[in-house]
Amino acid sequence: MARKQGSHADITGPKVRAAALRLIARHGYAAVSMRQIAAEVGVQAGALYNYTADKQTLLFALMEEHLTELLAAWKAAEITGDPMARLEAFTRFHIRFHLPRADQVFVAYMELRNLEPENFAVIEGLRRAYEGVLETILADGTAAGVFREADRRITAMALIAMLTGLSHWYRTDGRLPVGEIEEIYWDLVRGAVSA
Amino acid sequence: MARKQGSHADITGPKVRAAALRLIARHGYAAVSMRQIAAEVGVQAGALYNYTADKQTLLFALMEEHLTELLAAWKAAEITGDPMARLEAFTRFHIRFHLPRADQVFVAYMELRNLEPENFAVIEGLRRAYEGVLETILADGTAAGVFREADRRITAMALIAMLTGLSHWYRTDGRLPVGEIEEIYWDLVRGAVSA
DNA sequence: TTTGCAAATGAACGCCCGTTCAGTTTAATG
DNA sequence: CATTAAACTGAACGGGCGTTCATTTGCAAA
Repeated sequence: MARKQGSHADITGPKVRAAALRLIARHGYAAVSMRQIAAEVGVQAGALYNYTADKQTLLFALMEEHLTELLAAWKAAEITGDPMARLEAFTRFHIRFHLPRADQVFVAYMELRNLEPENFAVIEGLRRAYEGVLETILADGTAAGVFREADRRITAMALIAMLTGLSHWYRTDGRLPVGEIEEIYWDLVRGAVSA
Repeated sequence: MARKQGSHADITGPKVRAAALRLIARHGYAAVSMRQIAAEVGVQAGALYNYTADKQTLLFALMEEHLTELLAAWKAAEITGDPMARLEAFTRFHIRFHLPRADQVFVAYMELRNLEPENFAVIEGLRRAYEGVLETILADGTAAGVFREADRRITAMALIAMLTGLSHWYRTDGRLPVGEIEEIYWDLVRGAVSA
């Protein structure tokens, strides 16, 4: 009974990615089978191959989409100003972008080792680009004398680890609303780098 | 040809855990088979069951050993003094303990979702205990007025995420020696919380 | 030298895996 | 209404999985 009512590619395609994201975030890429994903969508396993070449490509698509959206969102934000203002904007942007995307963050960080080399290289490149955004802000701030002298690369990695770690444990129904979380993290970031 | 020369339980047991740790850190629990672990050790898969009840117990043992050692090492360090000194000691201790244990850190953080509920609860408890160490230091420092007023739990999680993130990317053959890394991170931590 | 037993083998168990594909169903096109 | 092609089914493929266990091996104790 193929082609049920309202069951077109335009709908099934996103449903496949959504189901894969949910399941992989919860159980891990290797632990999730194509049959489980198909069941979540409501089709047979074979139907998935209308929407992805194979399981690996599905994982890659999830990660690439997440990082591409991240970079596009940053670009769209058009952040300008002095380094301190840009660092604050970056901090708040990072939190606001990542907090509602816990599954994506989980997958993008935990499943790197399950990417085949060529796919890994692409994802790594996108991540580096995002890290570069922060590194540039830090460099400008150090040059302007508002940030302490410190290794840029390490500082950027440390700050991103701190900010992203939030997504690993924050629950939207937690005791603190996002706004307050943002303040706390901005205080930490500012203190960490201020001259 | 069982019982080859020099192939006793005292030797094979640790070899099984070492092989499992290496492989799971690189490929993930679900992606590593008992046969692969056995091959790394140089035995058949069945022989592994002389050293672990099952695959799940093997994973749990790796994580529990890591966290127990961590807590024991902290206790053995017998850190005392004012809150600022204790925070510095904690920061340096954390880095020195975790950096040479990249595989353990990876497994302990990435494979939580593959633990069965009872095992998860135990590991979670050990992690909470370690986080509690930092939370206490932060509370004392805030009370003493040397640290800014800030949510203790969130600050602790943020700092630990920052410090542990280091283990995810630092390579012992990197451009900076551990000593310098320690300084950089201590600067970041101190700045983040100082009043 | 014999014996006991820890240690490991290797085959077997049922099960699930990713992927393919011929065939079936259905909505849209002319 | 007939035709086309997209969407999906369901069975099959070879292979790997975790785990069990009767059997074999070889060291150490008697």
